[in-house]
Amino acid sequence: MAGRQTRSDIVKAADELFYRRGYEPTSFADIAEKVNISRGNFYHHFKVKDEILNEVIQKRAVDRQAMLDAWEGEETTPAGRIGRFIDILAMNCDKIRLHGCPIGTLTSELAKLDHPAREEAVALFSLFRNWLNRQFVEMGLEEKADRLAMELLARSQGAATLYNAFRDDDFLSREIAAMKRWVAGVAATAASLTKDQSIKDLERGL
Amino acid sequence: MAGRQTRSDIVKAADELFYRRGYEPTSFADIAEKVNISRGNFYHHFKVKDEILNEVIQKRAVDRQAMLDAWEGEETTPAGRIGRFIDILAMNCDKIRLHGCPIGTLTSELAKLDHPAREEAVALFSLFRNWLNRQFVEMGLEEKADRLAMELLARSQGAATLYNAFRDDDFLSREIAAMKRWVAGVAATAASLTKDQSIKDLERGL
DNA sequence: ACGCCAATAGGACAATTGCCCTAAAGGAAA
DNA sequence: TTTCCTTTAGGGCAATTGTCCTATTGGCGT
Repeated sequence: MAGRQTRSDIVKAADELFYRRGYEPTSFADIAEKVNISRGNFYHHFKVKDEILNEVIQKRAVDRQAMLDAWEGEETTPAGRIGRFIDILAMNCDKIRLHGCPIGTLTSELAKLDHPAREEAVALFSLFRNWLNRQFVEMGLEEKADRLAMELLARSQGAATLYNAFRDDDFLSREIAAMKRWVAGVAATAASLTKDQSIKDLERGL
Repeated sequence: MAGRQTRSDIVKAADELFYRRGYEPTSFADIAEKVNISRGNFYHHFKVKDEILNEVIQKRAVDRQAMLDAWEGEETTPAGRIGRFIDILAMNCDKIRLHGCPIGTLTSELAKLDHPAREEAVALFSLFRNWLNRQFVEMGLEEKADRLAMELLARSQGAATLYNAFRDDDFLSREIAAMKRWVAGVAATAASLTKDQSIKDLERGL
């Protein structure tokens, strides 16, 4: 049963290496060396490279989902939860500086390779997209929620890409601050909208 | 002297392949096959792979600069010129859908590879950054110009990344429209600011 | 016509790639 | 202890990688 441990060690090491160097440039040998096992042992757990990629993507999905779930317990308002999403950029800035966004860069690479797992990688984006969507819905912005989610997702991607390129801390801080102001603004208009709606509801005798 | 032609053929083919598949996954053989020359001939023109990369980056810089210069002649206002920049997304949407932004994805890849040419790739970003900067300065927004340039650059990068992931035409259209509205807003406030300034100048007797 | 160098071809190099095989070790169930 | 299957090791496969070498061709200047 120690095999399970080895298997998850492999996935963990591959996850890190795929992030730092990219999927294609990372070889079996690189991963095996990092986990300190033989290539033969490696092959016993994963017959083809694509298998590892799928497992890595699945692991990333689980990790991200756990993070989102945790925020749900720690923050009481949708705006607060969205704030946590924006904070990812600040909390992981050292890694983003060197290797970019783990989801964005993987998706781009797989798109170029025309790799079948591309859609699974996009699903990682969808995780955040749908989660953000729900936060905006909870604000009372059902009809705009998905568009707002995509807008914020895009902005954070842009910030990550340019921070990775220019490595300018001031730029990143400004983008984070701007996104937070944007969320506050959205939340404020949402609040006034629902207030208007409840007034209208009252007038209509609901 | 036909060698010059061959050399530029190589660079052109490499440019395309580096964009479509990425730098690392593209081999000498791939390029040579595309240009229809032997590996020996290839080696005569480029001793190491990095050399081609540098030349490709330089070619991209020249191409982009030519494009920017052309806009300068075709559009009379800074806002109009910035509009042309935003239009890149619409004009190249088929390629972006499949391979992302040529500059953003190359920069990300080279960052992961810790490649010395990374900074040259970032210079491609700087080309646009400085050009946008100049447009905003021309609007009369000297002090904010670089920040506005970075903001727009980031937004277009985010749009490209998410369009490449989700391939949602509506999203791209919305982002383009939003960016254009944003530019119009910036231009409007700039105009009112300079008006205020000229009034103040008048009052001060300038 | 001759000489010279750029241009091209094609083969070969060691190293590395993803992948596969066989054999030994380990550990739980009988 | 014996049995059996999982886990591990390590060698080896053909194919591909970037790089290099030598030999032939081709065109321009003299």
